[in-house]
Amino acid sequence: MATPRLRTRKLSEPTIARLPVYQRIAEGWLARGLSRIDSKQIGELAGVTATTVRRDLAGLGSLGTRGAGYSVSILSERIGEALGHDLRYDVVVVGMGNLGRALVNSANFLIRGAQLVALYDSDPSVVGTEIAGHVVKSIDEPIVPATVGVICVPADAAQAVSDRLVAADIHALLNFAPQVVSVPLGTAVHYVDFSIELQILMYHLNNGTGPLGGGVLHSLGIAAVNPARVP
Amino acid sequence: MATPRLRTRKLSEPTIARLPVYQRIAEGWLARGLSRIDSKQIGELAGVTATTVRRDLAGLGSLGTRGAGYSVSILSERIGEALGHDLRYDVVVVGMGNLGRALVNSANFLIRGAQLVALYDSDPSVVGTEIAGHVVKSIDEPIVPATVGVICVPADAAQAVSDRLVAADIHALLNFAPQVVSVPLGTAVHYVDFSIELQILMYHLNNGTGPLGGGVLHSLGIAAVNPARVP
DNA sequence: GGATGTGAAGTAGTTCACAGCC
DNA sequence: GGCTGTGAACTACTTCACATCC
Repeated sequence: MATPRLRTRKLSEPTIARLPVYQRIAEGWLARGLSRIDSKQIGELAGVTATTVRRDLAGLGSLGTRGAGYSVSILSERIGEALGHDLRYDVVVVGMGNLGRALVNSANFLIRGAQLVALYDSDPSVVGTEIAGHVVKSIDEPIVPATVGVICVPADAAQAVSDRLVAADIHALLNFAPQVVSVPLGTAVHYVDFSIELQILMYHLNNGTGPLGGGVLHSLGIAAVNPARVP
Repeated sequence: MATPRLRTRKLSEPTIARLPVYQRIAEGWLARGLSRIDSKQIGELAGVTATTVRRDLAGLGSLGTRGAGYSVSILSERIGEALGHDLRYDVVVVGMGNLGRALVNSANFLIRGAQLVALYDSDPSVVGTEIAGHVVKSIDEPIVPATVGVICVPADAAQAVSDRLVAADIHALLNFAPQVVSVPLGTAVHYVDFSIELQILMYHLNNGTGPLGGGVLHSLGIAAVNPARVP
């Protein structure tokens, strides 16, 4: 295996999930022309405590200024480096139904180094059409080399697609199908399941639990419960 | 505040995120005609240890059989009860772009008690059209009463939509816009951000970290790294 | 003065190891 | 025999409190 890039000290799992959120917040302030932010403000927007924010950011090195908070541009940049945004990687998407189309047409999906290289579908009426600048290939054609495979097919086809992607030497899968798939050791599968999101949200609503009295802080689903209105 | 429904002992945050995954696995086995599963098998598919599975499930009461594992039908049912699937709730979706359409047309989004009651958009050419059996209303019309509001609009419109939903007394938001929004105390916001998913997946790939040697276990994004091939 | 960065303390979650039961 | 369910040990994460520096 190639030496993993040592970008920073090792970051904890919860920290990694929060960093992209802090970055989003920093970008939002930058877009509104604000130049500095402090840990308390980030915490309120992200739904975590100011101490947690400082600890997370301290893991990236000393990027704040005592007494004056953080520069939003430096913050955004340093988080980007820590998460490896400067690395380029290729993405293939399988399944050009509503969701697949929504993803590849979304301005927000393919950013930060992600590059779309091919689209696949099994429907003959879709194969050959052009979507987001790519001619859709048949799933029976060879899978082009890529780093990440995105699965947007119905549940009953997810395992077969997963197998094909793994066979094509793709070892990072983002699975939008409501189906748990089996992959060999060494392949990472990340699941995104909308109905699970709804379920978690409803659980907290029904039980009135969660940090900060009603909110949810959850992984990629971060929930801010009482963000102060930003200036 | 009304008494929260005491369905079980309180479940921990990580447990709540994993239960829907176990349920998915149980349903998959049920669909294939298998009737029993053990904690080791669930763990391999979900990307967690067998002990974690047993602890999570023990929180729902004694639903396994010593020496013989769990009945997949009982498992699915009990998890459903614990998460409150028998409760009905109403959902409104704002933003009928690619993603909004994908969601409301997805078989998998609205299940387990979720009921779509209204769709909104700001584009005059979309307002009045029918999508998924609902006539799209203008965002300027009053928001109908609902429990959950789903935000599928561009980032720059997310805060305004959030404000409108909160003003309409909706206190649970599922936000697909790549934008952190401010809400009053007592409102839960759950974020789903595709590019953040990709970022987290890439971080683990670049660093070779994660449980079980390369995999990712993450919240709703659970990642199974080495699930054994199921029978 | 004011906010960061960090040892120390506290809390929560996971894993171990095994008793209990089918 | 085999797998669940759980006290006990361990690990990880968060929060407190404050020294540090701009």
